[in-house]
Amino acid sequence: MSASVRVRFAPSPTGPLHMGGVRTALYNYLFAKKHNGTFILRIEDTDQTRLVGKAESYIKESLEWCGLNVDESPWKEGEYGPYRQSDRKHLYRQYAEQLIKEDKAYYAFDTAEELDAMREKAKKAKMPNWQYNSVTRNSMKNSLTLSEDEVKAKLDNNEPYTIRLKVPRNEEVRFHDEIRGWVVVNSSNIDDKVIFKGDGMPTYHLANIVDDHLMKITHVIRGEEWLPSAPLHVLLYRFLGWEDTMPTFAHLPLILKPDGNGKLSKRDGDRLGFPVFPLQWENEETGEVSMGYREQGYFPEAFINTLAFLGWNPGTNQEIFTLSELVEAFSLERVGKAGAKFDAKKTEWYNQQYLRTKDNKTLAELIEPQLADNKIEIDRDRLYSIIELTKERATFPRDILKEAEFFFEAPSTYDEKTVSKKWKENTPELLNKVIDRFGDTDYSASELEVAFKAILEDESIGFGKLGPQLRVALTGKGMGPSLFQICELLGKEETEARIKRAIEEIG
RNA sequence: GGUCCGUUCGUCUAGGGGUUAGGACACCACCCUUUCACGGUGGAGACACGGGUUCGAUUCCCGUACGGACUACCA
Repeated sequence: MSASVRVRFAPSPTGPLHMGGVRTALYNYLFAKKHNGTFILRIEDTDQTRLVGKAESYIKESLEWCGLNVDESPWKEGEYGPYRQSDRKHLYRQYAEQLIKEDKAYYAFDTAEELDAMREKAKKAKMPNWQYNSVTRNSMKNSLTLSEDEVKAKLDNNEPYTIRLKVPRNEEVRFHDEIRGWVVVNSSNIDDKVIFKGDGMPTYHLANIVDDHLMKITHVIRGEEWLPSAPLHVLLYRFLGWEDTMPTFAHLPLILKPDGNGKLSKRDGDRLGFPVFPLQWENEETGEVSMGYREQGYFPEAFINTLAFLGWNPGTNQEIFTLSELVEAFSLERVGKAGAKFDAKKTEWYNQQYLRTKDNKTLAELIEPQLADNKIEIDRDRLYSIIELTKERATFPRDILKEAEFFFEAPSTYDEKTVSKKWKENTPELLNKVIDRFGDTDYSASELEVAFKAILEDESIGFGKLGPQLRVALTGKGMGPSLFQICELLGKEETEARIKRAIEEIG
């Protein structure tokens, strides 16, 4: 690669960034870093009607949470700014006009209503796909059909207009996609796309070509939904005279719904109970809240790892990758072509894997808010011990607290199944022996275990006659971590109190 | 409807003209454990279909089917 790699992630701030968008950002980031290149964030806000105020900061915060550091952005201007298309408005018109001068584009005066009517009419005539193109443009109101004077008069009169690309007829447009190979389309199948809107803003098509060119973008890595318009973009590069510096294209496979078919959407998350957004999002109009990976207790590493493997793989058996390992391993060659159904279960598995690598202190900090919510005050070292004991059975930080709740509060109910199956007439008597014997120890897990085994031997009974009973008395549950470590952490006083209480309650 | 893209276990995928088609998640069994989880071992489970090309196709080519994206003065 001769010129230094420059890639951009170019979301439109119309709502929260979808996880598919985050994956696109991730692949752009990985590709840039892999080649010591530059990762750029450009805000594509040419549609002023769909703007959502919070969306831009949401994008920023999402990328930050994921650890995808941006080299150039609206908040970190490089030498190719501005990085927000609305701030670049003044740049676009000249290119549209240049195309008109060169007979590669034209003014179109048809109103939206007229266009709708035309489409409606065509539909009734069994032409479901009416297009403004090389054949239909001759019967529309534009600078090709109107006289020069008429056009000038309309322009002088400030009549609204759009600028459309004059797409040639029957010309082969081809480009090489890094993921899909050669893609060939006949220009007769491309319509005369609006490149400049009535409101004075360019459409995405013009803006992205102009910006990519001006910003010296070398690779356009984006979702497959852009594949159909890629030939149009190639045409635009050609018409603008920039074809020899045109970026390389790579169209990523889509992320599909877990069940059924189709693109993963916001609704699927609500329906199937997993987040589709990196961060929680509240729709200000409806008040509707969509959950976020962050708020659900996912680690950004797990989220990123999952996303990386949706469409890409390293070709080895390694499944766990840190961001920098991903940078090292990433290549567009190993990106697949087919859409990938999202599997929430695998994301949970990744989260569990990452949770287990966290030290107790980190985990403690993560559950601090929950502790506060439940008004639990606890000594640091004791908390670390509890975390150590329970983190193996947790997928999310919040699971730790749930697994360990009996440490903070004595059980108020006792697992019915364990009681009915295991609690016998002589159980209270045996448990009293436990109190006695345990009292002779220093209450360390190892000594407690020795003492417990001694009781079993004296009474000639197996662990199953006393272990589960002690557990249910202490924790109210039929399962959980090591009994003796629980006793050690509970301490003599609490252990004895709970046993006595259970004997009283259960009988 | 049109254009474009795609198709290996349930899911993510590796592989590639001759393989016992490999791994991961999920699932099942067993082992470990007082129990749950973790861990370990093992199991079930896939090349969409039809034609070519070839000594030989899951792999290459062409069709078919199925799926998807796009089809706005949205991105």
